[in-house]
Amino acid sequence: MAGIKDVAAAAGVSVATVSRVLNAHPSVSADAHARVLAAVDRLGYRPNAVARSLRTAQTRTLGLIISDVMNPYFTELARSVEEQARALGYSVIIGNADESPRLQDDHVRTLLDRRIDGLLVSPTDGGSPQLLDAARAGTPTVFVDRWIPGVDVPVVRADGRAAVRDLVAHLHGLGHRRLAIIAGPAATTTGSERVDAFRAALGEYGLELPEEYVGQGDFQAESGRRVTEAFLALPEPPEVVFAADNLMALGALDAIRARGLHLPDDIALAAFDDIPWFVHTDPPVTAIAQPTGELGRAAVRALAALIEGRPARSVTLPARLVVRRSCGAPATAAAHPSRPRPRSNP
Amino acid sequence: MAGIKDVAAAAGVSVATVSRVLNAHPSVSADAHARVLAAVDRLGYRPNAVARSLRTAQTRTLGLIISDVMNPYFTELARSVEEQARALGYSVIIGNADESPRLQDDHVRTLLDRRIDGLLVSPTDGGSPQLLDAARAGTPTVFVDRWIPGVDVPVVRADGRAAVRDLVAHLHGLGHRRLAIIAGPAATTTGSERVDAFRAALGEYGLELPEEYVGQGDFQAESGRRVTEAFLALPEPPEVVFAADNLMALGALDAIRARGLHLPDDIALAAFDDIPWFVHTDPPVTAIAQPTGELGRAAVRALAALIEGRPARSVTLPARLVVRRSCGAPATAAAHPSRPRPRSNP
DNA sequence: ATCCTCCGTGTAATCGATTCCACGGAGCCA
DNA sequence: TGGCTCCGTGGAATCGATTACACGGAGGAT
Repeated sequence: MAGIKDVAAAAGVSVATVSRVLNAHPSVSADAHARVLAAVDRLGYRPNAVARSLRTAQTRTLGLIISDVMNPYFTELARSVEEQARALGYSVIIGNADESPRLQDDHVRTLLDRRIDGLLVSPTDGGSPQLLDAARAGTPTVFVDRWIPGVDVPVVRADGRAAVRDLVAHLHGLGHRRLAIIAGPAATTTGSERVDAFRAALGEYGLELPEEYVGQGDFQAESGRRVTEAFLALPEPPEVVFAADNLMALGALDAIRARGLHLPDDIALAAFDDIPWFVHTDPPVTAIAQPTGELGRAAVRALAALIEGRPARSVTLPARLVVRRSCGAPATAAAHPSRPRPRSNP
Repeated sequence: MAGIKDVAAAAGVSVATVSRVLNAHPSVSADAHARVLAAVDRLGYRPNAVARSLRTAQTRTLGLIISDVMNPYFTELARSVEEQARALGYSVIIGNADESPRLQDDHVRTLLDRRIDGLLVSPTDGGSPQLLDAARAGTPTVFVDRWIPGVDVPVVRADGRAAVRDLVAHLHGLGHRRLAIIAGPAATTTGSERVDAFRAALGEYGLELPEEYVGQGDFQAESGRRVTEAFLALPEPPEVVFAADNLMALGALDAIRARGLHLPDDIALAAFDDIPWFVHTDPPVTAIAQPTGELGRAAVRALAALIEGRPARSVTLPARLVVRRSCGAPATAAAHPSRPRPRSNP
């Protein structure tokens, strides 16, 4: 493969001049400029990014560590991150932590070895050593979706409090009084926050969130099923199940169906994280939608700022309630102005 | 950050010796070995992969170009690829082509600039120039899921012919005679193959596949909806719609519901590509399941072989039919004793 | 005792770019 | 005309590893 030396020889200039042309350095004569370009073209020369990285100490590569790639929410996040990174001239190496702190640390280590310019993480737990070291050592880092309290790193996330309040209002308006939640792991910020928001919102209506209405899940479908089964086996089962993420909602859906129960008449279901599939289930599932794409883009922008020495601030975007039919709302209430209205015929 | 020179100084040896220890070269005395390890540990030294790559001309990085990351099938593929690559000591840079040849070429170019060791591609079209160049220039390349005819590159994919035949048998057994298909883009191998397999299978039952029962989709949900609407508007609509991928099946599902029709009584639906969600729709969707995880792993193994100079052969794995309720099978028929034989009772 | 062979080690070249510095020439001003 | 400032250019150092080659010393064979 042709190197910069070959180009220099072919153009009759030094490697320094070739490099200048390639990097748009101003002091190059028009003549030399043209000859270099011609030589580059003729040889099909492409600069070796590895060599460039060694010299400049920049790889123009971002590391993205995702808790669970198979979760559609994170898939969408990853997609928007990759897109925005590409737009800014960065490539992305993705690591799937699978909700395992060990795997997460493993990824941090290889990414650091590869001298990525920055790290984008939705941390799996509260304090995996490698990650903390990296952040403290000054590796440009941004947390997305979840974060680790006490670590001074910009956080890009959605605030679901208002949407959860809207959800509770919606449920209360429909006459529901016994509301239960399937929580995520307490070690994750999203795990605990959503329960807090839910409890606070219930409080505004003078409603309690009894212990037995808080099920402990792990953001995976199976745990949603298990918890829901337990709910249904209660002497006084809840009227509504609110799942703290989409996969657990799925498990809940299964458990409900397996019992022969019907949504929304026998029990209501709502979920945190809206995903395309919720439109296609029967009935469509009421959910709290995060601005996932914008979250990914904002995270990359913040990270790029950090990398390029500009200041980066945390970003919190509002989530919003998307009412569908799984809680018993009249179909027409689902209206969201810019979205197609679901059919109203039964 | 500490470099190899610092380690050498700290251990009182030369950089060559440090390098030998790090690379498990045999001729190092036990004493030196121990001192180097101690120094590495003390300084928290981690070798710079960029420098190493420059010297060795190996990045231990794979490029993965996916047609559409948001498609659960490809998400799962990407996940298994990343997993297997990690197991073999490779990192993966993912590029999302979004079914666009231009974007695909763009990714090929940046990946090549980064001197990735090998390329894993599910090609978006029949002949994007960069990709062909790369393959011909000797970049280790493996096609996965889709391939480009005439290019001499190992292909790892699933063969759906037998499963499609099983599906048609299943449908025929249920009394269906008017079967339609939503095809993928003809430019992709998977687009045309599935139609061919379907037509061939129909032929075995003396059934035709009339022109108006072949809808042209693009592997996206919206096209599935559009095509299905056209099917339903036909003077004699089909009794079964077979979608050539999961997203188009989703669109079909929507179109069917929008018409107020009911699965499986009014019309039957089946899909190529099984995904977790098909279990959770109502009714669960009968689908042809690819061994996606195994596909991803096999592809990485083949690519690693190519990279390491070993020969790599193409791999074709069988897909299998997973009967659920969307075509009218009794619910209990969904069980599969490893390879379910479609029921013969009507 | 002499020579040969290994073994452990260090010196220095190398990978392919970027970039500091020096240098010659042209243009400008006094 | 002499001196100064730019401008375009090239030589060479540099990034941080790997590795070919050389070398001194120990041990074995003759």
